[in-house]
Amino acid sequence: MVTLQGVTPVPLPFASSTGSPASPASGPRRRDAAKTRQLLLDAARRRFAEDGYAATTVRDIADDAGVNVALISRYFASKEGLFEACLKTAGEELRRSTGEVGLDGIPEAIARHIAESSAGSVAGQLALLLRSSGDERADQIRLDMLRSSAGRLAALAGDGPDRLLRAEVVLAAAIGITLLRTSTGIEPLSSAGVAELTSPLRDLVGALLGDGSSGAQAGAGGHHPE
Amino acid sequence: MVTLQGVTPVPLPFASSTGSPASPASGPRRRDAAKTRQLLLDAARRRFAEDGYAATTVRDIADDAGVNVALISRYFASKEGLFEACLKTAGEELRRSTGEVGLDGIPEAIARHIAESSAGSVAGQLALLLRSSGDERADQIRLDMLRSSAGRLAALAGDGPDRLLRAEVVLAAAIGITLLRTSTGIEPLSSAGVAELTSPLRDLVGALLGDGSSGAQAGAGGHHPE
DNA sequence: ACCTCATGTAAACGACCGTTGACTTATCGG
DNA sequence: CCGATAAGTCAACGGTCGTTTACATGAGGT
Repeated sequence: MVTLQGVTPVPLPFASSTGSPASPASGPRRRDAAKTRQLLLDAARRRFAEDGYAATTVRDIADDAGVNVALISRYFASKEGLFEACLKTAGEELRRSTGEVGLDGIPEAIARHIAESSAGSVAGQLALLLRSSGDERADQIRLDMLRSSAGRLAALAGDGPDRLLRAEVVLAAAIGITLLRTSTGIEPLSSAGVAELTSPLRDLVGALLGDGSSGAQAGAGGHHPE
Repeated sequence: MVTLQGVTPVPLPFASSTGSPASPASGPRRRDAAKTRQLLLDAARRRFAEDGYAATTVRDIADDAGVNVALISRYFASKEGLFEACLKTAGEELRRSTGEVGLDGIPEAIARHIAESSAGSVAGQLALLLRSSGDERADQIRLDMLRSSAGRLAALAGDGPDRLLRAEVVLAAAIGITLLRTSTGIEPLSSAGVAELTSPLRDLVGALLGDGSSGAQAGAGGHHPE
């Protein structure tokens, strides 16, 4: 057996090391509660987003993560606790990725989110927003996330007394597209890439939130800053 | 309230039982397989649309319908069979209600569907489109319904090579709004009536499917990229 | 009336679910 | 090196699920 030494000199309670490479050739996995926690979170978020809360079993999640089922109860107290943790981390990522762009960048940011949520492995934050667990706390977290996202969208739209309603329609469209892609596979929507999605989304956002001055033209919006 | 009458999916032994259709104080209910079937279908469609397939139990449906659980297996063979039957009837209603309007009428038709699906008791056809059961046949029915709806929408939009994609985006928006309303209750979207919904939907449909002449009066440049 | 069968009822079955407790094993401070 | 403790494993538990089976009963044809 090969044992690596000199790693993790300080025992961190939990360092969300999402950025760390997958390290597929780790072989005999060392005992690492933080890593196990993260593996469970990633697997759970994907399952919950794709199949919904009720259709997902804790054994599914544990198998995907490659850990024992009982560890879900240990680290997250319950399936509901795991779902709440998923919502929180998804909310953070969502806020981080959409908090820096202006109205002109929104369409492409949404398109990128949608496209990556299908192709990528994690993502699916948007789909999570529509997945209900029946738990009161989880539903409250979910509603807070939705309100926050809608509020930020509405803040970018200048005029109109119903700009919050319109922002929620934009949000609903984004979520609807994501769910339609992940759970039905209808074409050509499901295979559309960022470029193909950006065009209709630009029209959609422009028509709902644009005040006419922001101009729906962009084209050279440039690359997303990551 | 819902008027369930004139349903004859199976050869009725006697059609004269409609003399007193749904009198609530009818006391001992007469044995009527057709009526029982319809009660189950209505209850199931509502439950499936609101809570999703996996979160709905056959005992829930049977209790809502006021009939015995075993009758689900008798009349629909299984929970999956009941779900498929729900999809079929929902598809018929959806087609009937949107098959007579032109592009100009689409926004209000969608708004009406959405608003009634929240206030009314049945409806929810749109939400059903996003509920997956994991069953192959059901998913196929669902996909066919989606394709048909998207195709009819796209046929109303004249130009553009991506008009099918744009039609699917409109469909996704409508479904997303419905689910956001029924499963999160976010405001002001959830309480918006037909009138309030029609306005943003007109902009949305106009921007995605309109060719510029359909009266996109949003003030913003209604010109579409060519 | 009586037989027959469709309709509805009640109870149970096997399977799977989320969760728990006792047990094993690796890791580390002393 | 050696207990102490965290990290992980295993098997089982009560409960609920969808479904089936056996039974009761209303209703129409002859």
